[in-house]
Order: sequence, then structure tokens, then C-alpha cells
Amino acid sequence: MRTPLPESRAERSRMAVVRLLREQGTMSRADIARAVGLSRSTVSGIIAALVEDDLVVELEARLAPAGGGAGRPGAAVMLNPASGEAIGVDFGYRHVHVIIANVAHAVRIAKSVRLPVDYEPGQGFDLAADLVRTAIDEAGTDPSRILGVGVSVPGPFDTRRGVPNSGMPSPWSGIPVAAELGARLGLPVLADGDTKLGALAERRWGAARGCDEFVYMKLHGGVGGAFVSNGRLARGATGGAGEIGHLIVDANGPLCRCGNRGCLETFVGLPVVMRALEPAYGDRLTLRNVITMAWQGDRGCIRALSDAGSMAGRAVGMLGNILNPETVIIGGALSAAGELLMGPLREAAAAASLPLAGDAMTIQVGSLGPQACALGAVAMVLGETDEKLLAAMGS
Amino acid sequence: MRTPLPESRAERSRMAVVRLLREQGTMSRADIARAVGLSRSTVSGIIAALVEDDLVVELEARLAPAGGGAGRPGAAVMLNPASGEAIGVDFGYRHVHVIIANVAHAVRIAKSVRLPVDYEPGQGFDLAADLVRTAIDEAGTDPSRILGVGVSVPGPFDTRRGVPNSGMPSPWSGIPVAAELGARLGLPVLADGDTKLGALAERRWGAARGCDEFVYMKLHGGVGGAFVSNGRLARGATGGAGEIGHLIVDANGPLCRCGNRGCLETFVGLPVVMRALEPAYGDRLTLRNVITMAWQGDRGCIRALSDAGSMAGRAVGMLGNILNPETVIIGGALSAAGELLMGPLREAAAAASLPLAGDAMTIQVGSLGPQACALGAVAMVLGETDEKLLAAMGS
DNA sequence: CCTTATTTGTTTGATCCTTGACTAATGGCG
DNA sequence: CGCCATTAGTCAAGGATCAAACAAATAAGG
Repeated sequence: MRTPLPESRAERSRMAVVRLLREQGTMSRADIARAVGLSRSTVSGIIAALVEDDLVVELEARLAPAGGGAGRPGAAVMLNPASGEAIGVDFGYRHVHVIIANVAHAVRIAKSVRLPVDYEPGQGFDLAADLVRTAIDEAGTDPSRILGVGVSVPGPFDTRRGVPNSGMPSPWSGIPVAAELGARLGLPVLADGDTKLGALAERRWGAARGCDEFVYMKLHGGVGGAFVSNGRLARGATGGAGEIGHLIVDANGPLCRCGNRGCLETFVGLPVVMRALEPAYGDRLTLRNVITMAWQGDRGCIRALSDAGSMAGRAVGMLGNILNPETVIIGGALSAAGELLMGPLREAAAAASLPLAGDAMTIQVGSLGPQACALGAVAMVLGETDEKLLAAMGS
Repeated sequence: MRTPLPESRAERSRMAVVRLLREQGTMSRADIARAVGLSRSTVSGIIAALVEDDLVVELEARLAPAGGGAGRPGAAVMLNPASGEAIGVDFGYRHVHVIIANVAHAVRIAKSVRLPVDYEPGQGFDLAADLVRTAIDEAGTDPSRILGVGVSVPGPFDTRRGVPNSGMPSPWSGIPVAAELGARLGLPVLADGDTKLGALAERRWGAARGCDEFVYMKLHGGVGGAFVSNGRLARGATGGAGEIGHLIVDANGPLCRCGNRGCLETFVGLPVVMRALEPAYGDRLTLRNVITMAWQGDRGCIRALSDAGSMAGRAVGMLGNILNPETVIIGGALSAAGELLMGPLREAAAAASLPLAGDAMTIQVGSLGPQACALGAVAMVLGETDEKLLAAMGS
């Protein structure tokens, strides 16, 4: 009775509800009606059909009514966790992380493998494919229930053409990531840049939950970012929106590989911080060491983190003036330094931003830690996968 | 047969069509169907009803089919120009402009009055109200057919609270602009910041027509801006998004009233340019003089414009890296200098932006000139006014 | 405790919209 | 020139959705 793709109106409504539940987890019928713009009665019918097909389950839990105070509480419904799983793959600059989460957002398994710094993408794909297969195996997931694989790629990503696009020479340039990994796995694959996915994850499940105006800043090997405006992730003309590593914070600063001076990336970012400490501490230091020592009171380590924070804060202040976000989320490895980084960062941001923007802005550490990008990849799959789940529903 | 406000589904569809026609001007039924997501048959019915009510007229003109090549051409329909008019009021920093345009986007009348620099808002409201009444009179407009009045206010504007909000002391701070003018005119009034409205106008009718990723930069008394991302104007948490006057382009530059050094506004902007020329040329110079003399080859004037362009370009380059727009539109009084400003601006922008962003970005002068903000105010009214027109339709 | 106000979920007839088929009008191709 | 492919506009039949009314479930207030 169902045509293959020419989604009927009913099919579209059904999908809108499923997608919403994938993103939001658990809601009442009335919540859903408000969110997708259908009437309560229509949503009731759709939910009944989905329950009939075992795609949705109704919990005994009751949800507080919308008005806050009085009113009959709603019945919580959620996607049947057994109805699908999504895989997130995060290519870091020397790791690959893989997680599997079900449609209820529960992380079923998380694995990780170390790679040499500046590994070749091909090497990464092979390893990631192995890791994904192992994870599927260990989790005991039925491959037919996998909705898709989301991939997080370091650096800017041109979503329209589907390739990494840093604008500078890089081994990742021009590689059709989704196709490469898809060929190795035989699964549908979606790809995007790490910063955009980190922002997506923090917005859906982390510190920026539900926030429609925010900036995500990733202090990691390089410095990247992304921002959400009007509730939608900005991509720009070629996927470069939000990339703030080359914001100029000091016109007389050190030379950057981009050809300018004083880019944010020349002050902040893991290699720069580590190199600053090398003369005094040697080259066996890890970031973890630095943070531990700083907390124990080591003045040099404190200063290194504080310097990075100040410069990042200057950039945050300028971004605040331009984008006027409600909140700024700091992610990436450096964010593990906590207040040692954030104190100076906040101070510098306040100094550099106008009261109009600065007073309205909170700055906080991301709440998802190193899993942020892999979770974002999962969120992308849960948010964008379409027919798969519905096609599996039978008559 | 019609309930007052609980818009039925049909009513909503009807409104969507009307609103689309207000924005787009003239389309075929098939175009409308694609744009609002209804079927051709439904749109046909709606148009028939609107024609019946004299709100829409069908032209003899035929529009080329969508596929480009073959196919039956569509019949052009547009809103009946006699069915409504919108008024735009632009408070400049020493002028008030008023225009009246009909729903077909035709400017029926444009008037302007000069004010002392830094006039009081109250004074401006009184004058503007008089000017609007005169304009309505001269145009012979029936007041009952006026959809609303849009107001452009200089500087940042907090749309959520409906008041100007520069974050710095200003006579406009905290004044409920729409209410003030509405009380004087007895008409529905909408207000927003000049830069946002300029961007809106350039997007709808000007150089950024239909562009979903662009930045608008207004080089005027101060320096302001706005940007569109994902096809939607960014407002930010408190209406400050896009305000780029305090982007720091030279950390060692002159002190700015905002408390930082080297803000864009300390290099570009009318007063700064004029003051730079004062020692050599005296204080009787006007911008118009400067531009004329520059075109005639005066080295000092050329240099003043070129310096402003370079600094603005640096900011454009940085904005390009962050926002990755398809195009950047330069508006405001200074943009009248044309290539004398734009040449150095483009050069500096190219130097400051990464290839990823810079190669994808065109920079051009706005095409609406000094009327941009008033037209944007009209666009806001045409885009956001709702019931008024439909309520007037009778049975 | 009982009433009132509020919100949820369900039912039903009416309405709006779409699907599919048909005709009209054009460009491209042999 | 005549045929085909393509798109626009219209019409009838069948569905999807909604509005209205109702019952159920709670909080707040007397």
C-alpha cells in the first residue's frame, strides 16, 4: 500500500513525529502536537499507528503539563529503543572514537583507538571501519537495525560538496569521507566537521540544551568553532561559517600559516601551549600533566593555561559583539583545565565585549567532554536519517 | 462565516499565499505552490478566491516555466496594487525619510526632512508624524488601506523588548519607538534597527536579492552591520547580532568610547573621515565634496577614502572568515564613494581572509542607496503584517 | 473537601488538501 | 511539420487533518 518515496502527506507527518522523538527523546502527545504544528487529535492517531508498529512505546511515567501549574499530566511516549541504533565516529588528530547509541539516546558502547599524529586518512578509514565492526559485534547489534553512521572530521567541512575544506593544504582535502567509509562498511554514512557536530551535541544533550543563540569554541589541536543563530547551525556559503581559528587577536602577533599575523590559532591550541612550556619543562609533557601540575600550584603551567585563556577570551569578546549569543560553550581538550582556563577567559571576554553583548552572555565549559563530537555525529544521524526506519515498518 | 482570529487551516494557507506575493511581487500559480508547499490545485483555488475578493489580479504576462526549457508558461498573478500600502520611516542621524509603497513594491512617494545633528527623539517623532501625514495626503492614500508603518532606528535595536539598545548612553535608549509613533499616528507601527532593515531591503529588492548567506555593512555616522544566515536575519540574544562597529581591527589603535582600542568605528565612519581632512581642508567640507574632489584627483580626499576602505576591508575579511558569506554588501553614506572606497576595501579583505572564505565571497556596493533603510521598513511591514489585509476582504 | 481552572487524550463530523487524470501551451527534435 | 517531453492549470474523488466537544486528571483556592 505504500509507494517507495513520493511521501504522502500522512507519511510526512509520521516522519516529522518520529524525527522529533529521535531528537527529543521522550515527550507527551500534546508536546508533539505543539512542536510539529499538528492538532492533538492527529498526533494521537499517528502515535497509535506507531505503537501498533512497535516503533513507539508508551511509558507509565507522566509528564508535567505545559502551563507549569495545573492540568492533567501527559503520558510519556518515546521511540522503542529496540527499533534502531546510530553510530558515531570521531576522527581526532591522533585518535578515532566510536560510539553506538540507540534511538533513546543511550550510549550502548564506546571504543577508541590511538593513531600516530598526522595519520593518513586512508589509514584512519581502515582502522575506523574495523573498530565499528568490533563495536557492532560487541554490542550485539543487528546490522539491519543500524540507522546510519555519522562521521566527525577535523577542521572545516564543505557540507554541500561533502568534503573537508580547510582552504589550506591538508591530507584530508577533497576526500569524500562519507563515500570512503560507506564503501568500507556497507552502511549509510553522513559526515560533517568536528566543530559543527560538537555544537550540535552540546545543543541537544549538553550545556547549550535548547539554546537558539550560541557559540561553540573548540580549543584543541587547532582552534575551531561553530555557531547557532535563530536555532539553526550556521554553515555559510562553503561550510566555513564559525571557523574562528584565524580571527586576528593581535595584528602584530606571530606569523600564521594562513599568511596573516596574530591569528587566534597562533596563541591558543594544544601545540602552541605545549611548545611554550618546552624550554622549561622538556618535551615529555602531556596536557594532562600540565593541568594536574597547574592545579597543584605550578606557576608555569598555570600561566600557560591562563595565557591561552586570555587570548581565547579576547576572541570570545569579539565574537560576542558580532553574534550576540546567549551563551558560549568552550570545548576541546584544553577545556579540561576548567577554571584555570575559564577564569582568565571570562575576564578577557568581559573586557573586550560591549555591555550590550557581554551582559547577555554566559560562558561555560561544554558538558560532554571528549565525547562531544562523536555524540554530535550520532545526533546528526538521528536527526537526518529518514526513510530507513519507516521503511522497516511493514504493513 | 469567518471567526475573528482562530485562523483556520484554510485561512493560514490563504495568508501564506498573500504574504509570499507581498514579498515576491509577481509569480505563477505553480511557483506559489512550490514555494508554500501546497499542491497546484489548492493554490488555484486560493487564487481564485483572492481574485474574487479583488485582492489579487491576473496579468496577461506569461512567465517562463520552472524547468528552464520547454513547458507551458505560467500566468502571472500579483497582489492588487490598490489593496494596500505600507509606509517606511527612516530616522537618520540628521534626517527623517518617509516613503509610501504599495503592495506591488512600487514607491508611490518619498519625502525627507533635515534635522539638527543629535536631535532629540521626541522632536524626531513629532516631525516624522507630520511628514507621514503630509505624505499620506499628497499620495491620496485612503488611511484604511494602510497596512502599517515601519520605522528604522539608528543603532542596535532589541527586537524582543522593542527598544533601541546600543549598550551605551544615548538619547534613544529605552524609548518605545513603535508605541511613541503609533500614538502620534493612530496606525500600527513596527520598528527595528537601521542596519537590519537595510539588510532586509538589499536582500529583497537590492544587491543581495534572494541570497541566503550575506553580510551587510553600513558605513555611515557610525559603523553598523547585520547578517543573514540560513536565509534568516540574525538577531542574537538581545538584538545585537551583526553589530560590527566595535570589531577590533588594530589592538593598538585609538581609544574608543566603548573602552577598547582600535575598534572599526574609530577608523571608518563619517565623522572620523571628515575630521581627518579638517586640518588640511577646514571644517566646511561635506562628504559629497570629498567624493567629488576625490574623483577629480585630489590626493588627500582619495587617501581619506582609501584609508577608510582599507580598514573596513580588514573587518570584512575577518567577518568573512567567521561568517563565510556568499556576498558582502556595503551600504551607508560612505558607499557613495564607489570604487575609491571599494578598491582598497576589496584588497584588504582579500589579504585578511582565508582562501576558504575569501574565494567564495563577492563584495559589492548596495544598490538601494540612501533609501535602503526606509525600503527595509516597508519590507518589514509587507512581510509581517498579517490580519489587516485579510480582515478587509469582507464576504 | 469541593469547586474552579487548566491541560491532556479521545471521539466525530466537517473541511481542507492531495492524488491522479486530463487538457492546454510551449520548446526541442527528427 | 508533427511528435515527444515538459510544465501549467483545472477537475473530481478519496484522504488527512482539524475544530469542537467531551471525559480524565491534576493544582490551586476557598
